[in-house]
Amino acid sequence: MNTPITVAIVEDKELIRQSLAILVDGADGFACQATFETAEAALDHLPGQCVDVVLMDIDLPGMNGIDCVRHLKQLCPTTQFMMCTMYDEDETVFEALKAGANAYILKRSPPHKLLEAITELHEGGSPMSSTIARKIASSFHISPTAPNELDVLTPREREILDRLSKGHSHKEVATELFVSPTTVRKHIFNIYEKLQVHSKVEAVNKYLGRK
Amino acid sequence: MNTPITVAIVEDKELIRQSLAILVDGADGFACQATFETAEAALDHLPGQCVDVVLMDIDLPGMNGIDCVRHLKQLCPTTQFMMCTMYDEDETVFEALKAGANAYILKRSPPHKLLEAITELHEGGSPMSSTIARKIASSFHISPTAPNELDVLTPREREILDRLSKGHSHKEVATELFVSPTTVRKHIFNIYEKLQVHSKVEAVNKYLGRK
DNA sequence: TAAAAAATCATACAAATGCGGTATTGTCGG
DNA sequence: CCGACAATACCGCATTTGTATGATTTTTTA
Repeated sequence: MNTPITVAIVEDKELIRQSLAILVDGADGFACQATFETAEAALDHLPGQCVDVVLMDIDLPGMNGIDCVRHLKQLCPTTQFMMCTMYDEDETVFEALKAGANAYILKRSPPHKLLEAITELHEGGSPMSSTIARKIASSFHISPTAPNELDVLTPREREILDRLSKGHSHKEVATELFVSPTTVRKHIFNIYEKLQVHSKVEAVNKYLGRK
Repeated sequence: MNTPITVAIVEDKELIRQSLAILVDGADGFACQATFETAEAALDHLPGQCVDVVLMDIDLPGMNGIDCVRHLKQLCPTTQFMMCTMYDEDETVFEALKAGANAYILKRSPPHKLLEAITELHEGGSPMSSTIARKIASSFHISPTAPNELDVLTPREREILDRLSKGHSHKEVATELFVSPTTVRKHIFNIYEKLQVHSKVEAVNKYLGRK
């Protein structure tokens, strides 16, 4: 281990922050370079000393950890972010990934797992607990249900729905398809009935497979 | 270990198939219940004896492992599928997940990791090597262009846009946020100006990063 | 070929929406 | 302290949209 992996910790709870710092600093090949109690503090000081890996708590007072990552990722593009949280809630996982985090682990993970994860993350991997990976994997095969729903639509209805999904209005679609606006509206109404929705946005969401 | 985890293996290469079978069968708490050389053979025989976990090679002669999973998942919804492959190619990972697989590991993984992965998969996790997880994580923040556009929005505007994206109307959003409908409309108007759009669907498309 | 489904068009009404202007309040940085 | 900005709110108007009812013509399919 010539050059240790430099780590920063953002965590508001004193006890956890200290524990993590000691764990990281005590291990071979790791160096805890900074700790912060808040997202704001991290945003202030981290850009100057971009570390290799940041352990980021999500539930912080003031700005939350996800928004913090979103900003830091811009300022330190090479830094890797690992979200550390107590719970594996659906929404936050995706939000964190979108924000630029590359790892997502639970605080209850055993210490050696944590260090292993830091190493993997630093080497270009994306360690995450398998329960969290499951959430992500599941988000991919939501499609087997969706296509069935669209099967009930006629080709013409799909054609119209497709244009609606591009943000076109009744009139525009009518012009494009050389039919009367009332016809288009009738089709849209039928689409709504079949998909059990009551607005364009809902219909388009179903069409594009995002619910 | 009262009831062992039942496993089936689909793999065309004799040597690998045998090795896996011996590994699984020899381990405590696992039972290799069947092995198949081809996807077709698996499709013929597996539905009758739905096992807990199927190790599926991707590169099979005839039908490939991904299509095989797609079909089997319909017939055995409770069975978990683990893709085993030599390489971690981009496309196949996503295809496999979409097809219904829940784990994706490399054949070069050490035996004990494989058994561990089978257990995790059976317990509802989604084990995957961290390099593969990285590919998936990356697919979430592929939107480096979109966030810039959304940066011009205020938090409140994003909040409102988020609710619009769920198909809520002016009034509904107003109720949810405890403000007047006219306020919401004003916000929406401002959003449209900033994003240079003229309708909900267009705004939502930009927000969700698909245009 | 007869029945079912799809595509077309019309009329009508209420609600939602898009667009414009104006104004008050609070916060924050310079 | 001031200016910029965000959030709040109102009014008004023209248009779009969601819903309903009804009808005609083509196409598909049983």
